[in-house]
Amino acid sequence: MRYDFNQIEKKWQEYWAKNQTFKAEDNSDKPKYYVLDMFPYPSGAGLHVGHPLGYIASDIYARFKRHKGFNVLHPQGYDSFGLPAEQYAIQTGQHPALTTEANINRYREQLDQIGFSFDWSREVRTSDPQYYKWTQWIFILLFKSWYDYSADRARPISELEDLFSSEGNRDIKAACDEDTEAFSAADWNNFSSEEKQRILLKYRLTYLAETEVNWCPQLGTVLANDEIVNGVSERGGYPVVRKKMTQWSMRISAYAERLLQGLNDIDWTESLKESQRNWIGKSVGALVEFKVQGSRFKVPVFTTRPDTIFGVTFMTLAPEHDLVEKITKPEQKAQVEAYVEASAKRSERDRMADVKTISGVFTGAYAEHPFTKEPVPIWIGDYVLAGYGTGAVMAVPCGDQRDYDFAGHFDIPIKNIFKDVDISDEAFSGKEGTVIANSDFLNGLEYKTALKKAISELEKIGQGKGKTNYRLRDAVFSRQRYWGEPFPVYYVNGLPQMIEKEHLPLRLPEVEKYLPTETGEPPLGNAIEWAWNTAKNEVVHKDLIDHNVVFPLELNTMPGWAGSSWYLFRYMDPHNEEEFVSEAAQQYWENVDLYIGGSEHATGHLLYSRFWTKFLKDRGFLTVDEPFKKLINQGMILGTSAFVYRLEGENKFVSKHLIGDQSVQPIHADVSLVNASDELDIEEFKKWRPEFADAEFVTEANKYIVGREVEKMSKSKYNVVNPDDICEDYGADTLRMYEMFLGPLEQAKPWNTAGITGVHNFLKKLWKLYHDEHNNFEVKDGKASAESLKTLHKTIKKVTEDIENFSFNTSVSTFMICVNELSAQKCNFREVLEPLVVLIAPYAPHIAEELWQKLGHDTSVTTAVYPVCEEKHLVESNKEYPISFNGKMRFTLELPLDMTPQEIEQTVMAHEKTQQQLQGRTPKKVIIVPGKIVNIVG
RNA sequence: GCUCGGAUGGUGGAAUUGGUAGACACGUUGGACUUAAAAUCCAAUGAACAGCAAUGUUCGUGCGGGUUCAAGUCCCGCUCCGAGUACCA
Repeated sequence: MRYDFNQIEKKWQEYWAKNQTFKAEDNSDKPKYYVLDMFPYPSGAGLHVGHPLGYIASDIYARFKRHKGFNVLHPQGYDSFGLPAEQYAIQTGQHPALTTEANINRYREQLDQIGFSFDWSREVRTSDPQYYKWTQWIFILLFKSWYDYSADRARPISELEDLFSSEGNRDIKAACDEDTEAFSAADWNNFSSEEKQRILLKYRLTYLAETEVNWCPQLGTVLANDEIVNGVSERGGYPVVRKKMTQWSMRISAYAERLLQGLNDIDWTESLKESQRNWIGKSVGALVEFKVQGSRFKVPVFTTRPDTIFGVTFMTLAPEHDLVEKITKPEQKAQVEAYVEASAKRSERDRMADVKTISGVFTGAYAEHPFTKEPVPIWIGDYVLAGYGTGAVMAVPCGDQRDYDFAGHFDIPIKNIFKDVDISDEAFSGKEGTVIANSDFLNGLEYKTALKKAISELEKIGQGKGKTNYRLRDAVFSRQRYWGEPFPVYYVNGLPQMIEKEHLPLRLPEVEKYLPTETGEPPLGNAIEWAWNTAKNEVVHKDLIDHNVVFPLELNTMPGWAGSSWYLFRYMDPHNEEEFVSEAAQQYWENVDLYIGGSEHATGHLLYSRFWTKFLKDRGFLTVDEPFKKLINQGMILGTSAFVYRLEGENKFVSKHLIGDQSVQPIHADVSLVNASDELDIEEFKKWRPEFADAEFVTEANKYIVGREVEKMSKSKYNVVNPDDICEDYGADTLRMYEMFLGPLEQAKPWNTAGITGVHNFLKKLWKLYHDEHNNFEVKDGKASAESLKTLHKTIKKVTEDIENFSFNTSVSTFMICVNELSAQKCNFREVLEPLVVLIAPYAPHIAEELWQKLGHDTSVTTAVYPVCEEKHLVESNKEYPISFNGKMRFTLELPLDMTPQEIEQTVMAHEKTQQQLQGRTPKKVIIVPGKIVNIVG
């Protein structure tokens, strides 16, 4: 029987499904291991060869761990809420649930075909009410929590209410809105219920707040920064304006410090941790208050360099700053208003991208320097961001290049406060060793001392204090979309109320149109059955809203990251109807041991899920502080696009090498129409698109040669390679090994099917090892040669090391070498071939199962014990020493390993080739590293 | 700009603590089998030069320096490419 991969693979995929081979046990004496892939969004395009790369790697690792005696949890599911399905619904009217279902089925088919060892009994979908019930529950828990900085953890909001009624809020160190006003216990107790609710909202970990958003009136929706190109929407090209909207936000900033510190304890790549550190953006400095002259206003600013306070020559406020309109002098008013309006039209990204243009307007107002009492002109400028710090800066042009440029542009004086530093060309931003001058009580002090002194002096006069600032902003949690989790929220007098846990899930209502309503409300505004009856605790018709018993429900939905921030825990206990995960299940599985996915989630998903994990732990629902212990980013697989060249203005295509200096237009051709030698299938190409049916072709040697270019794999570039075809032609085992063979997991690499035959041939050779020339299975009992045992054991050693280092590409090579050697040795002893099956099973599970069965086993190879390398088979008595002269290898010499350096030197020096090389010279020095090298110098 | 990666034959890529650069595979070339093709098997294959040949010499890991008996690997200074991030006070 020849290697019939199609039949073998189908057989074992059915076997695994039927026997639930990969079902993880909930109660086990074995140690646990949790391997997870990043949550896939089931897109309509299906899988291309780039998607499974990480899945194959994690699958190999999961299978390896099973062989090593672990109880492995390796689940899969779908992040099934999302925009594309909604977009499709808007265009076609097809319910997103139907589209999503169809896409999931297609994904599942493709995944099954590759032979992954997923425990499908634990599958979850974020759009399933039984799943999002718990997403809603977590949202409610966040609403009912506040962050206590003294205890450094989240606590129930009821405890905060108790504190308020006994001591007010003055001494409570809590994460809250900037504008929270102080009150006493007596005040609190006198507040109305509504007043209390409003105050509590400033403390809750999820809260309603006015947020500036990119509003696109035509699309009726808010756009993310990257959905805006050149100030207009990417889709449709409609204008976008900055607008304030009331939205749900997550108080992730409360966790900034813990999210930063937690990075030290997890095994992620340095680059990924670095992006999170940058994103959190901690800076230590001071908050300084400047009084506005002739008014009661104060301008607080954040600075990392309070030591340069005597270098302040002006201040700059963000155009959106609240004080702008209050302090602007009448004579400047027109100019300021025009500037504010102009910058409101520019998107945040535009403003930030345009670094070169310096713009700003003087307000006419002056602040007073806290120490010198000198007047400091107040400007506004859009290089100051409203969202960072206090939205205002004290400008020190001698020490900050942006301030320097601004001062230069508007002829504002620049005061040098650095000793022996020339600032005539540019600002000086050095810190260490800098000595301050021209600065009253800071004169002669070095940076660090000056910094402390400045802060303590500011504290003395009550105009400043040390402060740590974070760039990390609270995350907006509302989306004006249909296809997402509904908020379990209704409104009484405009104040949000939570639906009780026992009435969850609050199901997504049916709507007729998936677009925003005519009045600009989110799509849920189209729902008719969308009001909450507080007596019956159920959703009712919205005409019944009486603001007495029946209240309006929230119209926004949750963002994509809601469901994916906690899904790893649901897999531990996916069918639990009482809890999002049981205590026992979570304590057993803890968290994810190995997480594999793309680096595009560096600051989104990976930060949010760390936040939710820490929060759930604070509230006693988890025992772990971090969701993912070890994380690996797989590199992107790129496509190799093919180009045909059409003569300008003609329907005539010229083969690549015949273009010369003719003017041609390169057009993407579908890569499936091109063979491995870059030759185009002209007939198929003509059929591919009607406009090419009558095209003419200028060929070279009767062939049309296409041009090639490596680009991102995408439908529009016609360079997508589908795993289904590969599985059909070569088998899943070949696909799995080839994807690993392409190169290091973490590196981006172009997909090129050319090399796949090498891997396929390898599997055929492997098959042959177990069969005689007539393809009859033949494996002998008895003693294998020492040589074969050595081949086996060095393979065990290398492959084990490779898996542990996630260096899967080199283990494929190692298998090839092993099979080449065993074939040459004509080895077909069970003693060698049986362990080899187990060794290769994680990589090529189907062929391994088949061979394992043929070897006489009646259970799956999945849990067969992984072979252990016995060093005794690897002991060498000789070493082929490279003999170098002045560092250049000239010949090799086989010598016993137990030879002393002296003996080696004698033998080498006596060798005729040595004498030939030396040509009578006497070497100055002979370097001998036993077991490694001999180098003769001179 | 900043941060993090990367650069090795015609191609994808190997090379453990500095110790035989180019493993393995693709491709190419030649050969065997075949009426022929496919499949399969065998051999050669970094470049240049010399030689009928075995072989030998020189050059070679983005560029320029350095350390060392010895550098793809370590140090200093650049160039280019990729990813992330962006006026963060």
